[in-house]
Amino acid sequence: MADKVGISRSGVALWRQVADQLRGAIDRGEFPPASKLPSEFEIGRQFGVNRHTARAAIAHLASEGLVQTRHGLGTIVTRSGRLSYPIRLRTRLSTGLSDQVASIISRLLGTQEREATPSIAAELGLRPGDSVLELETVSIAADRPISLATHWLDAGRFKGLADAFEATGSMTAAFRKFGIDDYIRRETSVLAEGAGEAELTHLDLPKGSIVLVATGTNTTLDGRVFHLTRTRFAADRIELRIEH
Amino acid sequence: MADKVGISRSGVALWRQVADQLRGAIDRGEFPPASKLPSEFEIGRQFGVNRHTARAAIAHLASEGLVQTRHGLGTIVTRSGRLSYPIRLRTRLSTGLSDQVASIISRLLGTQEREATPSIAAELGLRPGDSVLELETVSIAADRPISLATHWLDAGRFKGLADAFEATGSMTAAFRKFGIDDYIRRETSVLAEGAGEAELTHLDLPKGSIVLVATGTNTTLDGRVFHLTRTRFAADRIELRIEH
DNA sequence: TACAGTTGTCTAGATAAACAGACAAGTGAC
DNA sequence: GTCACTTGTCTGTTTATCTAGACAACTGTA
Repeated sequence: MADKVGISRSGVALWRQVADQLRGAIDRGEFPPASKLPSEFEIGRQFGVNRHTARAAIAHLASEGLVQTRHGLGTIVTRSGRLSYPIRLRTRLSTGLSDQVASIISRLLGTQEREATPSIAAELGLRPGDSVLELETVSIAADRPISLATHWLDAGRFKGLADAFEATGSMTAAFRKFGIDDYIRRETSVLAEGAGEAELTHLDLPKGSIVLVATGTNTTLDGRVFHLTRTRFAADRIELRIEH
Repeated sequence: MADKVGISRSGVALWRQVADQLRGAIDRGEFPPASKLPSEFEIGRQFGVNRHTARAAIAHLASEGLVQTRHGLGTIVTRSGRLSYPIRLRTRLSTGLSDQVASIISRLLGTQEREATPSIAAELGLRPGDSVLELETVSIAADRPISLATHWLDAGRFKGLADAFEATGSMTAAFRKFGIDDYIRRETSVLAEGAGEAELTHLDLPKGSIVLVATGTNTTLDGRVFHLTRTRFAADRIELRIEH
Protein backbone atom coordinates (compact mmCIF):
# COMPACT_ATOMS: atom_id res chain seq x y z
CA MET A 1 0.00 0.00 0.00
CA ALA A 2 2.25 2.78 1.32
CA ASP A 3 -0.38 5.11 -0.01
CA LYS A 4 -4.04 5.87 0.57
CA VAL A 5 -5.21 6.91 3.99
CA GLY A 6 -8.52 5.53 5.13
CA ILE A 7 -10.54 6.20 8.23
CA SER A 8 -9.20 3.07 9.87
CA ARG A 9 -5.67 4.43 9.77
CA SER A 10 -5.77 7.06 12.44
CA GLY A 11 -2.22 8.31 12.35
CA VAL A 12 -2.10 8.39 16.12
CA ALA A 13 -0.41 5.54 17.96
CA LEU A 14 -2.61 3.45 20.26
CA TRP A 15 -0.47 4.12 23.32
CA ARG A 16 -0.90 7.83 22.73
CA GLN A 17 -4.65 7.59 22.40
CA VAL A 18 -4.75 5.65 25.66
CA ALA A 19 -2.45 8.17 27.34
CA ASP A 20 -4.63 11.06 26.16
CA GLN A 21 -7.75 9.38 27.48
CA LEU A 22 -6.15 8.68 30.83
CA ARG A 23 -4.93 12.26 31.08
CA GLY A 24 -8.44 13.47 30.43
CA ALA A 25 -9.82 11.16 33.11
CA ILE A 26 -7.25 12.37 35.63
CA ASP A 27 -8.09 15.90 34.65
CA ARG A 28 -11.80 15.41 35.14
CA GLY A 29 -11.10 14.19 38.64
CA GLU A 30 -11.91 10.55 37.97
CA PHE A 31 -8.48 9.75 39.36
CA PRO A 32 -7.69 12.40 41.96
CA PRO A 33 -4.11 13.02 43.12
CA ALA A 34 -2.73 10.25 45.38
CA SER A 35 -5.24 7.73 44.02
CA LYS A 36 -4.15 4.58 42.22
CA LEU A 37 -4.67 3.95 38.54
CA PRO A 38 -5.96 0.51 37.51
CA SER A 39 -3.21 -2.02 36.83
CA GLU A 40 -1.49 -2.14 33.44
CA PHE A 41 -3.34 -5.33 32.63
CA GLU A 42 -6.69 -3.82 33.59
CA ILE A 43 -6.09 -0.62 31.61
CA GLY A 44 -5.16 -2.74 28.62
CA ARG A 45 -8.36 -4.71 29.01
CA GLN A 46 -10.52 -1.58 29.29
CA PHE A 47 -9.10 0.01 26.16
CA GLY A 48 -8.81 -3.24 24.25
CA VAL A 49 -5.05 -3.09 23.87
CA ASN A 50 -2.13 -5.17 24.97
CA ARG A 51 -0.62 -4.70 28.39
CA HIS A 52 2.59 -3.41 26.80
CA THR A 53 0.66 -0.72 24.96
CA ALA A 54 -1.06 0.37 28.16
CA ARG A 55 2.37 0.36 29.74
CA ALA A 56 3.70 2.73 27.09
CA ALA A 57 0.79 5.08 27.76
CA ILE A 58 1.53 5.09 31.49
CA ALA A 59 5.23 5.65 30.84
CA HIS A 60 4.27 8.67 28.79
CA LEU A 61 2.14 10.13 31.57
CA ALA A 62 4.99 9.46 33.98
CA SER A 63 7.36 11.38 31.72
CA GLU A 64 4.92 14.28 31.95
CA GLY A 65 5.05 14.05 35.71
CA LEU A 66 1.36 13.27 35.99
CA VAL A 67 1.74 9.82 37.53
CA GLN A 68 4.42 7.77 39.22
CA THR A 69 4.86 4.02 38.93
CA ARG A 70 6.18 1.97 41.83
CA HIS A 71 7.50 -1.51 41.27
CA GLY A 72 5.19 -4.06 42.80
CA LEU A 73 2.75 -1.45 44.00
CA GLY A 74 1.04 0.19 41.09
CA THR A 75 0.69 3.62 39.51
CA ILE A 76 -0.16 6.65 41.57
CA VAL A 77 -1.52 9.97 40.36
CA THR A 78 0.88 12.67 41.50
CA ARG A 79 -0.76 15.82 40.28
CA SER A 80 -3.89 16.75 38.47
CA GLY A 81 -3.57 18.38 35.23
CA ARG A 82 -4.15 21.76 33.93
CA LEU A 83 -3.78 25.31 35.03
CA SER A 84 -6.88 27.39 34.45
CA TYR A 85 -6.26 30.59 32.52
CA PRO A 86 -9.03 33.18 32.82
CA ILE A 87 -10.07 35.08 29.71
CA ARG A 88 -12.12 38.13 30.63
CA LEU A 89 -12.68 41.75 29.84
CA ARG A 90 -9.36 42.52 31.45
CA THR A 91 -7.19 39.57 30.51
CA ARG A 92 -3.77 39.72 32.13
CA LEU A 93 -1.39 36.81 32.18
CA SER A 94 0.27 37.12 35.57
CA THR A 95 -2.77 38.17 37.60
CA GLY A 96 -4.79 35.39 36.02
CA LEU A 97 -2.49 32.61 37.09
CA SER A 98 -0.91 34.07 40.22
CA ASP A 99 -3.18 32.17 42.60
CA GLN A 100 -2.44 28.82 40.98
CA VAL A 101 1.29 28.83 40.64
CA ALA A 102 4.22 30.29 42.51
CA SER A 103 6.14 31.98 39.73
CA ILE A 104 5.24 33.26 36.29
CA ILE A 105 7.79 34.88 34.08
CA SER A 106 7.67 36.03 30.48
CA ARG A 107 10.64 36.34 28.20
CA LEU A 108 11.15 38.07 24.89
CA LEU A 109 12.22 35.66 22.18
CA GLY A 110 12.50 38.13 19.36
CA THR A 111 11.13 41.24 17.78
CA GLN A 112 10.97 42.75 14.33
CA GLU A 113 9.30 45.41 12.30
CA ARG A 114 7.51 44.37 9.17
CA GLU A 115 4.95 45.49 6.70
CA ALA A 116 1.41 44.83 7.92
CA THR A 117 -0.55 42.11 6.18
CA PRO A 118 -3.92 43.35 4.93
CA SER A 119 -5.86 41.61 7.70
CA ILE A 120 -3.59 42.86 10.49
CA ALA A 121 -3.60 46.37 9.09
CA ALA A 122 -7.38 46.36 8.96
CA GLU A 123 -7.71 45.16 12.53
CA LEU A 124 -5.20 47.65 13.90
CA GLY A 125 -6.70 50.47 11.89
CA LEU A 126 -3.54 51.03 9.85
CA ARG A 127 -3.06 51.54 6.15
CA PRO A 128 -1.89 48.47 4.22
CA GLY A 129 1.87 48.68 3.97
CA ASP A 130 2.23 50.50 7.28
CA SER A 131 4.83 49.06 9.58
CA VAL A 132 3.85 46.78 12.46
CA LEU A 133 5.89 45.75 15.45
CA GLU A 134 5.92 42.01 16.01
CA LEU A 135 6.99 40.54 19.34
CA GLU A 136 7.47 36.89 20.14
CA THR A 137 7.24 35.99 23.83
CA VAL A 138 7.17 32.86 25.92
CA SER A 139 5.64 32.51 29.38
CA ILE A 140 6.86 30.07 31.97
CA ALA A 141 4.82 29.02 35.01
CA ALA A 142 6.50 26.98 37.70
CA ASP A 143 9.46 26.29 35.44
CA ARG A 144 7.31 24.87 32.64
CA PRO A 145 6.69 26.83 29.48
CA ILE A 146 2.94 27.20 29.06
CA SER A 147 2.43 29.66 26.26
CA LEU A 148 4.08 31.11 23.19
CA ALA A 149 2.66 34.41 22.01
CA THR A 150 3.01 36.65 19.00
CA HIS A 151 2.02 40.30 19.44
CA TRP A 152 1.30 42.86 16.75
CA LEU A 153 1.17 46.61 17.33
CA ASP A 154 1.51 49.87 15.43
CA ALA A 155 5.28 50.24 14.98
CA GLY A 156 5.10 54.02 14.90
CA ARG A 157 3.28 54.38 18.18
CA PHE A 158 5.06 51.64 20.13
CA LYS A 159 8.69 52.23 19.24
CA GLY A 160 10.76 50.80 22.08
CA LEU A 161 8.05 48.49 23.40
CA ALA A 162 10.37 45.50 23.17
CA ASP A 163 12.83 47.14 25.55
CA ALA A 164 10.03 48.06 27.92
CA PHE A 165 8.78 44.50 27.87
CA GLU A 166 12.22 43.11 28.49
CA ALA A 167 12.75 45.47 31.40
CA THR A 168 9.44 44.64 33.08
CA GLY A 169 8.68 41.11 31.87
CA SER A 170 5.08 42.15 31.39
CA MET A 171 3.07 43.45 28.47
CA THR A 172 0.72 45.32 30.78
CA ALA A 173 3.63 47.10 32.42
CA ALA A 174 5.20 47.86 29.05
CA PHE A 175 1.96 49.36 27.75
CA ARG A 176 1.92 51.71 30.75
CA LYS A 177 5.08 53.34 29.48
CA PHE A 178 3.16 54.23 26.36
CA GLY A 179 0.31 55.87 28.20
CA ILE A 180 -1.99 52.86 28.31
CA ASP A 181 -2.95 52.37 31.95
CA ASP A 182 -5.92 50.18 31.18
CA TYR A 183 -7.09 48.12 28.24
CA ILE A 184 -9.88 45.76 27.37
CA ARG A 185 -10.12 42.42 25.62
CA ARG A 186 -12.73 42.84 22.95
CA GLU A 187 -12.72 39.40 21.43
CA THR A 188 -10.88 36.10 21.63
CA SER A 189 -10.96 33.21 19.18
CA VAL A 190 -10.00 29.76 20.35
CA LEU A 191 -9.12 26.75 18.28
CA ALA A 192 -7.08 23.61 18.68
CA GLU A 193 -4.51 22.20 16.31
CA GLY A 194 -1.35 20.15 16.10
CA ALA A 195 1.76 21.93 17.35
CA GLY A 196 4.09 23.42 14.75
CA GLU A 197 7.86 23.66 14.78
CA ALA A 198 8.02 26.83 16.88
CA GLU A 199 5.61 25.47 19.50
CA LEU A 200 7.48 22.19 19.78
CA THR A 201 10.70 24.03 20.44
CA HIS A 202 9.63 26.82 22.75
CA LEU A 203 6.94 24.97 24.68
CA ASP A 204 9.19 21.93 24.97
CA LEU A 205 6.55 19.59 23.56
CA PRO A 206 6.89 16.15 22.02
CA LYS A 207 6.00 15.94 18.35
CA GLY A 208 2.33 15.49 17.67
CA SER A 209 1.23 17.52 20.68
CA ILE A 210 -1.94 19.57 20.67
CA VAL A 211 -1.95 23.32 21.18
CA LEU A 212 -4.82 25.65 22.06
CA VAL A 213 -4.57 28.78 19.96
CA ALA A 214 -6.17 31.93 21.38
CA THR A 215 -6.24 34.97 19.11
CA GLY A 216 -7.10 38.13 21.02
CA THR A 217 -7.97 41.73 20.22
CA ASN A 218 -7.19 44.37 22.84
CA THR A 219 -8.58 47.89 22.80
CA THR A 220 -8.01 51.04 24.77
CA LEU A 221 -10.94 52.31 26.81
CA ASP A 222 -12.19 54.35 23.87
CA GLY A 223 -12.66 51.12 21.93
CA ARG A 224 -9.76 51.46 19.52
CA VAL A 225 -7.82 48.30 18.75
CA PHE A 226 -4.12 48.71 19.51
CA HIS A 227 -2.91 45.17 20.18
CA LEU A 228 -3.39 41.82 18.49
CA THR A 229 -2.07 38.67 20.04
CA ARG A 230 -1.92 35.04 19.03
CA THR A 231 -1.10 32.80 21.98
CA ARG A 232 -0.44 29.10 21.72
CA PHE A 233 -0.91 27.08 24.91
CA ALA A 234 0.24 23.53 25.55
CA ALA A 235 -3.19 21.86 25.61
CA ASP A 236 -2.30 19.34 28.28
CA ARG A 237 -1.01 22.02 30.65
CA ILE A 238 -3.83 24.50 30.59
CA GLU A 239 -7.52 25.15 30.09
CA LEU A 240 -9.06 28.50 29.26
CA ARG A 241 -11.80 29.80 31.54
CA ILE A 242 -14.07 32.36 29.96
CA GLU A 243 -15.79 34.74 32.35
CA HIS A 244 -18.46 37.08 31.12
CA MET B 1 12.64 -1.96 22.98
CA ALA B 2 8.86 -2.17 22.60
CA ASP B 3 8.78 -0.18 25.79
CA LYS B 4 9.88 3.24 26.96
CA VAL B 5 8.48 6.31 25.30
CA GLY B 6 10.95 9.06 24.68
CA ILE B 7 10.55 12.48 23.17
CA SER B 8 11.68 11.21 19.80
CA ARG B 9 8.80 8.77 19.59
CA SER B 10 5.89 11.10 19.18
CA GLY B 11 3.06 8.63 18.79
CA VAL B 12 1.64 10.70 15.98
CA ALA B 13 2.35 9.59 12.42
CA LEU B 14 4.35 11.96 10.27
CA TRP B 15 1.72 12.19 7.58
CA ARG B 16 -0.78 13.27 10.21
CA GLN B 17 1.48 15.96 11.59
CA VAL B 18 1.98 17.28 8.07
CA ALA B 19 -1.77 17.13 7.40
CA ASP B 20 -2.51 19.01 10.62
CA GLN B 21 0.01 21.71 9.75
CA LEU B 22 -1.38 22.11 6.26
CA ARG B 23 -4.93 22.30 7.61
CA GLY B 24 -3.83 25.04 9.97
CA ALA B 25 -2.19 26.94 7.14
CA ILE B 26 -5.31 26.67 5.00
CA ASP B 27 -7.33 27.80 7.97
CA ARG B 28 -5.16 30.83 8.59
CA GLY B 29 -5.72 31.88 5.03
CA GLU B 30 -2.22 31.08 3.82
CA PHE B 31 -3.84 28.96 1.14
CA PRO B 32 -7.20 30.52 0.32
CA PRO B 33 -9.93 28.52 -1.45
CA ALA B 34 -9.19 27.90 -5.15
CA SER B 35 -5.47 28.41 -4.63
CA LYS B 36 -2.96 25.68 -5.34
CA LEU B 37 -0.97 23.85 -2.69
CA PRO B 38 2.75 23.33 -3.36
CA SER B 39 3.54 20.07 -5.15
CA GLU B 40 3.86 16.82 -3.22
CA PHE B 41 7.60 16.91 -3.69
CA GLU B 42 7.83 20.51 -2.47
CA ILE B 43 5.66 19.85 0.60
CA GLY B 44 7.84 16.85 1.40
CA ARG B 45 10.92 19.03 1.14
CA GLN B 46 9.46 21.75 3.35
CA PHE B 47 8.51 19.35 6.13
CA GLY B 48 11.55 17.15 5.72
CA VAL B 49 9.58 14.04 4.80
CA ASN B 50 9.36 11.76 1.81
CA ARG B 51 7.09 12.62 -1.06
CA HIS B 52 4.93 9.59 -0.24
CA THR B 53 4.43 10.84 3.29
CA ALA B 54 3.41 14.27 2.03
CA ARG B 55 1.12 12.46 -0.36
CA ALA B 56 -0.58 10.62 2.49
CA ALA B 57 -1.14 13.93 4.27
CA ILE B 58 -2.76 15.42 1.17
CA ALA B 59 -4.91 12.32 0.69
CA HIS B 60 -6.12 12.81 4.25
CA LEU B 61 -7.08 16.43 3.65
CA ALA B 62 -8.82 15.35 0.46
CA SER B 63 -10.83 12.80 2.43
CA GLU B 64 -11.92 15.64 4.68
CA GLY B 65 -13.06 17.55 1.63
CA LEU B 66 -10.60 20.37 2.26
CA VAL B 67 -8.59 19.95 -0.94
CA GLN B 68 -8.92 18.20 -4.26
CA THR B 69 -6.09 16.63 -6.25
CA ARG B 70 -6.09 16.63 -10.05
CA HIS B 71 -3.81 14.32 -11.96
CA GLY B 72 -1.12 16.30 -13.73
CA LEU B 73 -2.35 19.58 -12.38
CA GLY B 74 -1.81 19.76 -8.66
CA THR B 75 -3.80 20.10 -5.47
CA ILE B 76 -6.44 22.77 -5.10
CA VAL B 77 -7.96 24.11 -1.89
CA THR B 78 -11.71 23.64 -2.11
CA ARG B 79 -12.92 25.14 1.12
CA SER B 80 -11.42 26.84 4.09
CA GLY B 81 -11.83 25.42 7.41
CA ARG B 82 -13.71 26.13 10.49
CA LEU B 83 -17.01 27.50 11.55
CA SER B 84 -16.80 30.18 14.22
CA TYR B 85 -18.98 29.54 17.26
CA PRO B 86 -19.59 32.61 19.42
CA ILE B 87 -19.47 32.22 23.19
CA ARG B 88 -21.05 35.20 24.90
CA LEU B 89 -23.33 36.24 27.71
CA ARG B 90 -26.24 34.77 25.80
CA THR B 91 -24.77 31.73 24.13
CA ARG B 92 -27.25 30.00 21.82
CA LEU B 93 -26.24 27.34 19.35
CA SER B 94 -28.50 28.02 16.40
CA THR B 95 -28.43 31.83 16.48
CA GLY B 96 -24.66 31.72 16.82
CA LEU B 97 -24.07 29.75 13.65
CA SER B 98 -27.10 30.68 11.56
CA ASP B 99 -25.22 33.24 9.49
CA GLN B 100 -22.48 30.80 8.57
CA VAL B 101 -24.34 27.71 7.58
CA ALA B 102 -27.66 26.87 5.97
CA SER B 103 -29.04 24.33 8.38
CA ILE B 104 -28.40 23.47 12.00
CA ILE B 105 -30.27 20.71 13.72
CA SER B 106 -29.86 19.14 17.15
CA ARG B 107 -30.93 15.64 18.03
CA LEU B 108 -31.41 13.89 21.33
CA LEU B 109 -29.20 10.84 21.66
CA GLY B 110 -30.31 9.75 25.08
CA THR B 111 -31.45 10.82 28.50
CA GLN B 112 -31.37 9.44 32.00
CA GLU B 113 -31.86 10.37 35.61
CA ARG B 114 -29.03 9.73 37.96
CA GLU B 115 -27.70 10.64 41.34
CA ALA B 116 -25.75 13.89 41.24
CA THR B 117 -22.01 13.67 41.68
CA PRO B 118 -20.75 15.94 44.47
CA SER B 119 -19.32 18.49 42.05
CA ILE B 120 -22.43 18.66 39.87
CA ALA B 121 -24.69 18.89 42.92
CA ALA B 122 -22.62 21.75 44.28
CA GLU B 123 -22.75 23.67 41.01
CA LEU B 124 -26.47 23.19 40.54
CA GLY B 125 -27.19 24.03 44.16
CA LEU B 126 -28.57 20.59 44.94
CA ARG B 127 -27.95 18.29 47.86
CA PRO B 128 -25.53 15.43 47.19
CA GLY B 129 -27.59 12.44 46.23
CA ASP B 130 -30.36 14.50 44.64
CA SER B 131 -31.41 13.35 41.22
CA VAL B 132 -30.11 15.09 38.09
CA LEU B 133 -31.40 14.87 34.56
CA GLU B 134 -28.70 14.09 32.02
CA LEU B 135 -29.25 14.70 28.32
CA GLU B 136 -26.94 13.74 25.50
CA THR B 137 -27.37 15.73 22.29
CA VAL B 138 -25.60 16.05 18.97
CA SER B 139 -25.70 19.08 16.68
CA ILE B 140 -25.30 18.87 12.94
CA ALA B 141 -24.44 21.85 10.75
CA ALA B 142 -24.67 21.47 7.00
CA ASP B 143 -24.92 17.69 7.33
CA ARG B 144 -21.72 17.42 9.35
CA PRO B 145 -21.87 16.69 13.06
CA ILE B 146 -20.04 19.47 14.86
CA SER B 147 -20.72 19.01 18.53
CA LEU B 148 -21.69 16.42 21.10
CA ALA B 149 -23.09 17.82 24.31
CA THR B 150 -24.01 16.50 27.74
CA HIS B 151 -26.46 18.57 29.79
CA TRP B 152 -27.16 18.36 33.52
CA LEU B 153 -30.20 19.85 35.23
CA ASP B 154 -32.29 19.44 38.37
CA ALA B 155 -34.41 16.38 37.64
CA GLY B 156 -37.24 17.55 39.88
CA ARG B 157 -37.66 20.90 38.22
CA PHE B 158 -37.13 19.82 34.61
CA LYS B 159 -39.21 16.67 34.39
CA GLY B 160 -40.16 16.25 30.73
CA LEU B 161 -37.37 18.43 29.35
CA ALA B 162 -36.20 15.64 27.08
CA ASP B 163 -39.58 15.54 25.36
CA ALA B 164 -39.62 19.30 25.03
CA PHE B 165 -36.17 19.22 23.49
CA GLU B 166 -37.12 16.50 21.07
CA ALA B 167 -40.21 18.40 20.04
CA THR B 168 -38.39 21.67 19.41
CA GLY B 169 -34.84 20.58 18.60
CA SER B 170 -33.56 23.40 20.76
CA MET B 171 -32.52 23.71 24.38
CA THR B 172 -33.50 27.36 24.47
CA ALA B 173 -37.00 26.54 23.26
CA ALA B 174 -37.29 23.64 25.69
CA PHE B 175 -36.29 25.86 28.61
CA ARG B 176 -39.10 28.24 27.68
CA LYS B 177 -41.63 25.54 28.48
CA PHE B 178 -40.24 25.55 31.98
CA GLY B 179 -40.63 29.26 32.47
CA ILE B 180 -37.11 30.25 31.48
CA ASP B 181 -37.45 32.89 28.79
CA ASP B 182 -33.92 34.14 29.14
CA TYR B 183 -30.71 32.82 30.62
CA ILE B 184 -27.11 33.82 30.88
CA ARG B 185 -23.79 32.07 30.41
CA ARG B 186 -21.83 32.73 33.56
CA GLU B 187 -18.63 30.88 32.78
CA THR B 188 -17.11 28.63 30.15
CA SER B 189 -14.00 26.50 30.40
CA VAL B 190 -12.23 25.41 27.25
CA LEU B 191 -9.66 22.70 26.85
CA ALA B 192 -8.43 20.44 24.10
CA GLU B 193 -7.90 16.70 24.27
CA GLY B 194 -7.92 13.54 22.23
CA ALA B 195 -11.35 12.33 21.21
CA GLY B 196 -12.88 9.48 23.22
CA GLU B 197 -15.08 6.64 22.06
CA ALA B 198 -18.33 8.62 22.16
CA GLU B 199 -16.87 11.55 20.24
CA LEU B 200 -15.41 9.30 17.56
CA THR B 201 -18.78 7.69 17.00
CA HIS B 202 -21.14 10.64 17.16
CA LEU B 203 -18.94 13.25 15.58
CA ASP B 204 -17.86 10.79 12.91
CA LEU B 205 -14.17 11.39 13.57
CA PRO B 206 -11.16 9.27 12.69
CA LYS B 207 -9.29 7.84 15.67
CA GLY B 208 -6.77 10.20 17.19
CA SER B 209 -8.76 13.33 16.40
CA ILE B 210 -8.69 16.38 18.61
CA VAL B 211 -11.78 17.77 20.33
CA LEU B 212 -12.35 21.16 21.90
CA VAL B 213 -14.21 20.69 25.18
CA ALA B 214 -16.29 23.63 26.40
CA THR B 215 -17.83 23.30 29.84
CA GLY B 216 -20.49 25.94 30.47
CA THR B 217 -22.55 27.19 33.38
CA ASN B 218 -25.91 28.81 32.62
CA THR B 219 -27.90 30.87 35.11
CA THR B 220 -31.30 32.43 35.18
CA LEU B 221 -31.42 36.21 35.34
CA ASP B 222 -31.37 36.12 39.14
CA GLY B 223 -27.94 34.47 38.95
CA ARG B 224 -28.93 30.96 39.98
CA VAL B 225 -27.23 28.11 38.13
CA PHE B 226 -29.77 25.79 36.52
CA HIS B 227 -27.90 24.20 33.63
CA LEU B 228 -24.46 22.68 33.19
CA THR B 229 -23.24 21.62 29.81
CA ARG B 230 -20.15 19.91 28.49
CA THR B 231 -19.85 20.27 24.72
CA ARG B 232 -17.23 18.55 22.61
CA PHE B 233 -16.50 20.12 19.23
CA ALA B 234 -14.55 18.55 16.38
CA ALA B 235 -11.47 20.77 16.54
CA ASP B 236 -10.89 20.84 12.81
CA ARG B 237 -14.44 21.94 12.08
CA ILE B 238 -14.87 24.82 14.48
CA GLU B 239 -13.26 27.59 16.45
CA LEU B 240 -14.75 29.29 19.49
CA ARG B 241 -15.07 33.07 19.43
CA ILE B 242 -15.33 34.68 22.83
CA GLU B 243 -17.08 38.03 22.94
CA HIS B 244 -17.11 40.06 26.11
C1' DT C 1 6.86 -17.37 55.27
C1' DA C 2 3.61 -17.88 51.63
C1' DC C 3 0.73 -15.57 48.56
C1' DA C 4 -1.81 -12.65 45.35
C1' DG C 5 -1.20 -8.78 42.80
C1' DT C 6 1.62 -5.62 40.88
C1' DT C 7 5.54 -3.56 37.79
C1' DG C 8 10.09 -4.60 35.19
C1' DT C 9 12.34 -6.94 31.49
C1' DC C 10 13.22 -10.09 28.05
C1' DT C 11 12.18 -12.72 23.47
C1' DA C 12 9.76 -13.20 19.22
C1' DG C 13 6.61 -12.31 15.41
C1' DA C 14 2.97 -9.63 12.85
C1' DT C 15 1.45 -5.35 11.14
C1' DA C 16 1.84 -0.47 9.88
C1' DA C 17 4.50 3.60 8.73
C1' DA C 18 8.16 5.78 6.32
C1' DC C 19 11.74 6.03 3.00
C1' DA C 20 13.74 5.40 -1.71
C1' DG C 21 13.65 4.97 -6.50
C1' DA C 22 11.50 4.23 -10.91
C1' DC C 23 8.27 5.00 -14.38
C1' DA C 24 3.46 5.80 -16.26
C1' DA C 25 0.19 9.29 -17.31
C1' DG C 26 -2.24 13.75 -17.25
C1' DT C 27 -1.84 19.01 -17.99
C1' DG C 28 -0.73 23.52 -19.78
C1' DA C 29 2.60 26.42 -22.21
C1' DC C 30 5.46 26.84 -25.96
C1' DG D 1 4.57 17.70 -30.92
C1' DT D 2 7.81 18.78 -27.27
C1' DC D 3 8.77 20.10 -22.80
C1' DA D 4 8.58 20.87 -17.82
C1' DC D 5 5.87 19.85 -14.14
C1' DT D 6 2.50 17.51 -11.92
C1' DT D 7 -0.09 13.33 -9.76
C1' DG D 8 -0.74 8.06 -9.90
C1' DT D 9 1.14 3.58 -9.14
C1' DC D 10 4.35 0.11 -8.60
C1' DT D 11 8.52 -2.45 -6.26
C1' DG D 12 11.30 -2.87 -2.57
C1' DT D 13 13.77 -1.99 2.23
C1' DT D 14 13.96 -0.21 6.83
C1' DT D 15 12.07 1.23 11.03
C1' DA D 16 8.39 1.74 14.46
C1' DT D 17 4.29 -0.02 16.62
C1' DC D 18 1.54 -3.57 18.56
C1' DT D 19 0.68 -8.13 20.14
C1' DA D 20 1.92 -12.34 22.74
C1' DG D 21 3.94 -15.01 26.21
C1' DA D 22 7.16 -15.92 29.87
C1' DC D 23 9.43 -15.01 34.01
C1' DA D 24 11.90 -12.04 37.43
C1' DA D 25 11.40 -8.67 41.12
C1' DC D 26 8.92 -5.93 44.38
C1' DT D 27 4.98 -4.91 47.86
C1' DG D 28 1.57 -5.38 51.40
C1' DT D 29 -1.18 -8.76 53.78
C1' DA D 30 -2.47 -12.93 55.86
